[in-house]
Amino acid sequence: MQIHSKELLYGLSEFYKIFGDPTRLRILDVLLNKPLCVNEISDYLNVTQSAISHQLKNLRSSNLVKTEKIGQKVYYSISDDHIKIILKYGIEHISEVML
Amino acid sequence: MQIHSKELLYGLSEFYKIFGDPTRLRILDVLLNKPLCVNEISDYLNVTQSAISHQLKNLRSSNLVKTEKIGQKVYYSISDDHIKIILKYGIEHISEVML
DNA sequence: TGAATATATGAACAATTATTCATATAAGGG
DNA sequence: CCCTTATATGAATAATTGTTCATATATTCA
Repeated sequence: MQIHSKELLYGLSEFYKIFGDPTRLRILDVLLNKPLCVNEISDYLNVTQSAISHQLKNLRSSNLVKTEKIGQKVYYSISDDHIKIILKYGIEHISEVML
Repeated sequence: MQIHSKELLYGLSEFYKIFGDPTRLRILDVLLNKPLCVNEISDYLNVTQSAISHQLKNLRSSNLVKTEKIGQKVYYSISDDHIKIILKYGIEHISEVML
């Protein structure tokens, strides 16, 4: 398991960067429970619809979340288990460090 | 497994941010093989000693790497398995996305 | 002690980025 | 068809960050 190409290196870097923002982490956190549409996320987190939408775009273009359109609503959810595992171990790591 | 406090949220955010830079990822990558001192890393990666030292400081203050001083050299290594797992799944995720 | 080696640090600059505000697009319901 | 709801987007601003350059600190050895 090694970073063997420039493409992988820059892809990885962009990928992890997406986890490095509190608003995006909060979005991922609420999506761990169940898929939600933009307005629901905005309401839950008390962050403007625009800010959420901008961040969802980032999350989506790095494949951390995926979408499903139902009627006029767009439901967002965590795209796969890699994301959940990375969150899990990050939380574990920080929880230990914080002790 | 949930982000239950502000402290955890900001800690996590800072933590993941550290993975989000190509130079730091390259450092972590070479440290996956074996502990190295600053100059060795600088030589392997062909990056100035100053840049490496600055980045090692970031890696260290977020507990991604730990140090051991031997003589006048300071050996850096990956601090624990959480870091390795997060790298592993990140690489897997990106490798899949890149196909 | 003095020179050489190893590492850290501080200031400065360029580049990136998160949010806000205003507005655009798009789809349903009446 | 209009009106409402849901979402996306673009520009602008403020804040953060990575590297460079110069220099400081610390340790070993002759």
